[in-house]
This record gives sequence, structure tokens and C-alpha cells, in this order.
Amino acid sequence: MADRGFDATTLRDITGAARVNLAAVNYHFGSKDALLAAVLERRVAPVNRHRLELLDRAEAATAGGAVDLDVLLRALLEPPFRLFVARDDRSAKFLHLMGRIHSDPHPQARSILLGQFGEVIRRFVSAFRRTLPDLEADELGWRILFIIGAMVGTMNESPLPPEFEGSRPHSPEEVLDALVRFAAAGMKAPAGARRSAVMA
Amino acid sequence: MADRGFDATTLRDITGAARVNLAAVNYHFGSKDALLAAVLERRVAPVNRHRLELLDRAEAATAGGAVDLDVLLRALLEPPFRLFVARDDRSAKFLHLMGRIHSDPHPQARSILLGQFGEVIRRFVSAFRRTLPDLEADELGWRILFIIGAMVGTMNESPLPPEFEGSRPHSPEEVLDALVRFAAAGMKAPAGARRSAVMA
DNA sequence: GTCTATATCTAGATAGAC
DNA sequence: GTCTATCTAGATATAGAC
Repeated sequence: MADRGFDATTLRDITGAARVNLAAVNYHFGSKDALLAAVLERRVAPVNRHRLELLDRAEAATAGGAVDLDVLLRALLEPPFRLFVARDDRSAKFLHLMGRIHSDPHPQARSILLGQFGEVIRRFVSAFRRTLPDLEADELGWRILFIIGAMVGTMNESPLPPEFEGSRPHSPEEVLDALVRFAAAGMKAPAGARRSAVMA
Repeated sequence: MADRGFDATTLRDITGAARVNLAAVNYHFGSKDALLAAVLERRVAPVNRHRLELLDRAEAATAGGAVDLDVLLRALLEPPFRLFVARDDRSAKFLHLMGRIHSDPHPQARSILLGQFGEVIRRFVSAFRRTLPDLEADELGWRILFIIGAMVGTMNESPLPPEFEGSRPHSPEEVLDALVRFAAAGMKAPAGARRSAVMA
């Protein structure tokens, strides 16, 4: 599923890998879609809860004022990279799974993810607003979307593919650090001029 | 296909939407996979060729020296946002299609895209290296991956979903400008310290 | 409760009329 | 060359033995 997406992953793949009978999924979960919902609830929801906890804690510490940008970015980005980090194959698989779920167009996956992640986004959007009050609302929204995209792309593609000429493997912490540095700088980028040049 | 991915899009969907017969795809292309290959060749390859042309031109102008960062970023990011911009429904669909292809796990899609896009990545990696010679190679690789991720996420999610609280629709040019600003700042971010704090 | 065997559905592909 | 009708494979889901 992490490799090939929800549609291309058959119940035979799943039950075969789990060394259980083909009928097991339908018996325990009712349907393939219900299994997906259970997986999302069991594995993805904690990541999002962790994000909100970190945000709550940071906001409590500033008494509702502006939270430091790096703290905010870590609250958003750290949980997926951290929650299942055991530096083994399974943690890498989990990261891929998270990424795949974020980019899977399957309606069931999208709607469950939206239910969970929509709340996260809304909370972080308003936190970022307080942290960066001078940034125009639309520009802020786009930048947060860029960060989510970078995060998802990283989940889907790590380890760094050979085209990118990375010279050695990287721990999830290193990748996270690089992502936070990149995102923080992007967030602080100067606002756009009112389009001077036409696209050449 | 832009909405639901390759696997979930049936030949009956395709031939129905095109108001042609079900047999038409197999007659003209031979198979569903061959149709995908033809679509990728016809619609995606020109985007990548355009990227390389812009890069060639920029490098020629500097006689092989360092290309300006914004010029480099535009050469990479502008073609998909620009090539089919007619500000109508079809151009939005095309952007979604590009994004979907980038995130589709289907082996055929991945291998064709890699053939096209791998070359683009390699060329841009070495161009970015000359433009930002002080940036460590691995860090540079990750940052380029972040930018690609942001680009793909933007393609998949534009227009800006309501959670992001965008106040109005945006033209592809505006989104592109915002993305270039963000990416340029991210690329210029200070290098990472050798991990001071442990993840808290 | 679990597994085997099977039903049912829907996909991609194709044969053959016109 | 194009369309109708059909084939075949492989998917999810389920019935029923144990």
C-alpha cells in the first residue's frame, strides 16, 4: 500500500503479507474501505493528535501570543518523522505510507484525511497568522501549502533518490532539520511585489 | 484521471468522456498502459523539454557560469504553470493531471516520468550547485526535493483549499510567483548547525 | 472464529459484424 | 476503421464446513 497506493493493493496482497486468510479482512473489518478507515484511525490520527498537542502546549506557553516560528514548524512537521522512528525498515515504510495517504486520490482516503488533517490545518493557519502578522493571508495560505507539499514529497521520496546526488543516507531527524530550515526561511521570505515583469 | 489516478480511471470512463467507443483505446493505442505512455509523451514531455530549453538558454547567457537563482527556479517551475495556461477549466485540469502523474505510484507512470524528469533533475542539480556553491551537496539535494514537493502539492491542491483561508482565486502566475519567492528564500536559508538540540 | 471454496462484479482486452 | 457483444482474468465479498 505504501508502494502502490490503495487501489492497486489487493486484499490478497494484504492478507498474503500478513499471512492470514483472504477472508480475514472482510470478517474483521467488513470491507476493504473499512480496513482503510481503521488504518487511518489507528496510525494517522495519533500523528495529527500529536501535532495539536504540541501546538496547544506552545500556545499555552505564550499565553495565546505569537509562537516562535521554528516551534510552530516543528509542531507541524516533527510528529510524522518522529512518532514511528525506530530507524528500521518499518519506520521508513510508515513514512512512505503517510506520504502515500496524503497523495492518494481515493475518495475514502481523502475524506477521512480531510476530517483529521483539515482541523490541523485550520489550527496551524491561525497560529501562523499570529506569528507572521504582516504576511498577507493568501500568501500565508500558499506558503503553508508549499510546506505540506514539501513534507509529503519528502515522505514519498525519502531516501533521497539518486538523481539528487545525496552522498549518504540520512536519519529522519536530519531530514526534518533540513525541512524546518527550508520552511522557516521560506516563511520569512519578503512579500511579493505587485508583479513587475511579465513571464518571459 | 486527474481526479482519481490512473488505476481508478477505467477505460469505460475515458472512452465515455471522450464519447468514443470502448474499443477505441485498444484499437488505437493497444492497451491502457500504452495510452498512458502516449499521454505522458504528448503532454508531459513538452513541459520537461521546455524546462531544459530555459535552462540551456540561461546557462548560455552566463557562458557556463552561475545562473541567477530566480532564473533557475523559474526555468524549473514556470513550464507546468505556463504551458497550458488559458485560464479556463482545461488548464486547471492539466495542472491537476501533471500533479497526479507526479504522485501516481503506478509503475508505468513512475518509470516513464523518471525517464523524463530524472534528466531534468540531474541538469538542475548541477546548475543549482554552481549557483549555490557553498551549500553542502546533500542539503542542496533535499532542498530541491522540497521544492519539487511544494510544486506537486500545489498542482494537486490548487485552487487553495478552504482550510487555508485564501480569500480569493489566484491565477497560475500569482501562485507561481509565490512559489518562486518561497523557494528562493528556502534555498538561501543558512546551513544547519550540527544538531544542537535533541528533538523534544 | 477461521479457512476453503465460491459467488459476483467489474476491469481490460478482443472477435467479428458492418 | 468503428462498434457491438463477448471473453477472460482478477478483484471484493460471502456462504458454509469445521
